[in-house]
Amino acid sequence: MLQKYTHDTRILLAIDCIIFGFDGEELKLLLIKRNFDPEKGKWSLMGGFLNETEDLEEGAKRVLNELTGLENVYMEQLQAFGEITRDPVERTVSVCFFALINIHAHDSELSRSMNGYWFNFKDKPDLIFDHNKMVNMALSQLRYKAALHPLGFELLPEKFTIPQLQKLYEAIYDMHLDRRNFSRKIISTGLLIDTGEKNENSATKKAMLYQLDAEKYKNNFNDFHNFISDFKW
Amino acid sequence: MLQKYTHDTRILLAIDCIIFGFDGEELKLLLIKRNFDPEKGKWSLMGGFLNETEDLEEGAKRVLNELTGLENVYMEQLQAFGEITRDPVERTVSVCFFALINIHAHDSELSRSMNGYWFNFKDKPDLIFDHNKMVNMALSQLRYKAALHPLGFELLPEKFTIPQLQKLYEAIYDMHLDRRNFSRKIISTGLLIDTGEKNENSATKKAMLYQLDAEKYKNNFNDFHNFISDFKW
DNA sequence: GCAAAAGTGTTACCTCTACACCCATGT
DNA sequence: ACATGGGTGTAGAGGTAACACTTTTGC
Repeated sequence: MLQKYTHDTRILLAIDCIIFGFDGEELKLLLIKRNFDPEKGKWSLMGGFLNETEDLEEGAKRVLNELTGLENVYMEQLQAFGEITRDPVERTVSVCFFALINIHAHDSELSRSMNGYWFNFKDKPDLIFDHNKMVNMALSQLRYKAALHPLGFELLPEKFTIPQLQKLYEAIYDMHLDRRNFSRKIISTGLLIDTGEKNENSATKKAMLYQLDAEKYKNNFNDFHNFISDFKW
Repeated sequence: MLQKYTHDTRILLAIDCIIFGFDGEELKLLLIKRNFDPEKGKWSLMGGFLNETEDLEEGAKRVLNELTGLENVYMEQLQAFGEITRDPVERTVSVCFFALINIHAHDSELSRSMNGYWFNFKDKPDLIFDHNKMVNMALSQLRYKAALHPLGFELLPEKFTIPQLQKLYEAIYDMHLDRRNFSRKIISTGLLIDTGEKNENSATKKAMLYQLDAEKYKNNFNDFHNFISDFKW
């Protein structure tokens, strides 16, 4: 390797993860109680520092795994946050990722690590530093993307019913959707495969279980849809 | 300030700017010939390093200003790029911004600094490091946002005609748009104010000059539109 | 049998697209 | 007058929203 650059400001790079979950009813946010100063005891996003030997995505996955045991989770970079005084200890730039996970499918990993606590998104506490801002931006981004791309599936079990999917979208946008129109929109994407099975959990009529057409999902992920047409941004 | 964190990886933070311009006909990209090693003499994005005393947005504005003389330009963070080997000199994480500027309105600043060269986007040369990837992502992001929000105005003079705006959109998406439908879509946003003036440059019928309703633009920027409905993403 | 949840069909409305015509200007 | 570019109108297609009815299941 050549000689290093002469510029002398080298900065601590944090990684923070906004982890969204869904339990079938409510949109959730995974938070952790900070166990070191400053702000010890306050709620915080899952975070860590970037190492020399990993790139940003690897770092984000590592941080997530170390704190929750989770693996193979949908993650996407939000953006970098760099206010000078965002961390009182020292100048730190944080690169934020948001992750989508299906809570029930990952119960075991999560309970094993016991580091985090799932808040209903609506009841989330005040967070340290600029984490509130990060979370708000992540929600905007989630809403933005999920309205246009078939992102929501990441928060559901492998096999799911259309009413479950609708509940998820209603939780994300905090609004009511018409059952019949929603169903038609989703079916018309062609992304769902009828498994032939029925949901045994339902107390009344059992709903059909679908699963993603993985191939189509990958290839058509960037197609535009309009799942949520009258949402007020 | 408290004691610093014990984590010991502190990283050089680069800032790179993807600068889009429009000259009335073609979408342009402002590049610079790198005048230091490595890759001296090759084309590169406008870039620099983050200083201790500035946050990311300030840094991006400073870098842009130092290299081009430009001020008061629309800028938005794209994302951070952190591949370990992205810069052969040393580990560097780059936070990317993209900027939109109206070339003619900034002729004087730009010619004074003479650091950059405007390429037609389609003819852009191969760039150093991961800058090609950054540019491609920035174009995607520009297309994405400009299809849904009234972003394009940033690339035009203060007073502009609807045909000019259409040419801009055609350049961004590299496709032909229907004159009449485009005009109706734009007018229906209610963002344009008829100045009563006419474009004197036109060789034939002079087109009406509009300007942005600044108040509405600010307040309704996040409203959803659908300026480009049949673009293949 | 009844309540609750799930599946499906229909209609009115609205938006978008594709197209044709007219107007203003310079040569 | 004619070529070129700009402004506007309209009919048909397609998509969306609002609505009602039927089916399945547990009690």
